[in-house]
Amino acid sequence: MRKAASCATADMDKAEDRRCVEAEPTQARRFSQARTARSTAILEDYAELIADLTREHGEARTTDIARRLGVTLPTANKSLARLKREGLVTARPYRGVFLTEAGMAMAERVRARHRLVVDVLEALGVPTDAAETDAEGIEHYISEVTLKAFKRFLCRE
Amino acid sequence: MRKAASCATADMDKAEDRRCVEAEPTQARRFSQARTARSTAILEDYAELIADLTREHGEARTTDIARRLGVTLPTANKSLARLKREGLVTARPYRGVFLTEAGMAMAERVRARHRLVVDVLEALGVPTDAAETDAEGIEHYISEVTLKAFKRFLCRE
DNA sequence: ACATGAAGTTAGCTTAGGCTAACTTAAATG
DNA sequence: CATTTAAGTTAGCCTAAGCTAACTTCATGT
Ligand SMILES: [Mn+2]
Ligand SMILES: [Mn+2]
Ligand SMILES: [Mn+2]
Ligand SMILES: [Mn+2]
Repeated sequence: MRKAASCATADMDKAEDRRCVEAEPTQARRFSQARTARSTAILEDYAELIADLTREHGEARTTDIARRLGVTLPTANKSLARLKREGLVTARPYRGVFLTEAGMAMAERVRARHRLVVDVLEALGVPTDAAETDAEGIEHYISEVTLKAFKRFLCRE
Repeated sequence: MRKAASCATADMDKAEDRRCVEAEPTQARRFSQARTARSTAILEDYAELIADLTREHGEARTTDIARRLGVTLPTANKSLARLKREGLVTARPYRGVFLTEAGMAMAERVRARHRLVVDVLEALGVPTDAAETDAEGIEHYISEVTLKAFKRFLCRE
């Protein structure tokens, strides 16, 4: 067996030891939360994109979704199957894809976060294109608290 | 076949049509970049964590890595296999895990970004715990340009 | 009306990252 | 030194998300 592997190697005091032991579950919770966010990121991107396409073209076709995402048609098709399964969209074969109530709600939330993240990045001096690109990843990891802070920051600035 | 699916549905002018057609590859590139970042996010977390553990305990054991990440031992083991394969770590069986030069370089980069993201979030009014949690996801999607902007922002603030 | 080509679907492969169960190895402790 | 227990490994399962190839269905233009 191995030497209890807390923080202390030899000369560290109990206080630091306790601090490290406390840190473990905290950090685990943070990583775990990031993993959860990662697992819904794609759903969010699809929901947002379907809303955009519907707004722009009056409908969201699988081909257009795939082209905008930069993936192949079968990939989009399979991901859309997941969105259906999770009750975010409906689709009649060979017709467009439609957001359900839940899907629209998600799209709205995501769209708002997307805009907010881009605005904050730009306010911080990030050029538009980089802001849009980075926001595409960042947007999925913004908690409510952070969202609020972003809003306050943009107001008072 | 279907009606060319650009932007224009009927009454939109050529200008808007062109704008949308241009938007497609741009947006595809953005999504694609986010996918790339997503695929290295885990490598980055492992590298950063191994560096932290080594600093704190003098070594990074697989068990400690797993516990801190909140995953099972076999999961950490398998992910570490990927890090080995990609030349980021070495490991002698039943001994600790060690960062290679490349691994240390990655850990340094990631650590710097992590701190910077947390600092920016806090400067924006996000409470510490939320800042740490959100940063754990956000950090993997920060481009060089954004990094620079963050640094400038923190300086002049 | 029908030929053709785009859109959509299906099947099947790959990699990644989770998990449990079962086993092996190493190390502390009686 | 033998036992016990923690650490590590291996095998095997699952889901998600990417791909290509091959097939089917639509719808348009001649
Ligand atoms: Mn996104
Ligand atoms: Mn977005
Ligand atoms: Mn992270
Ligand atoms: Mn980190």
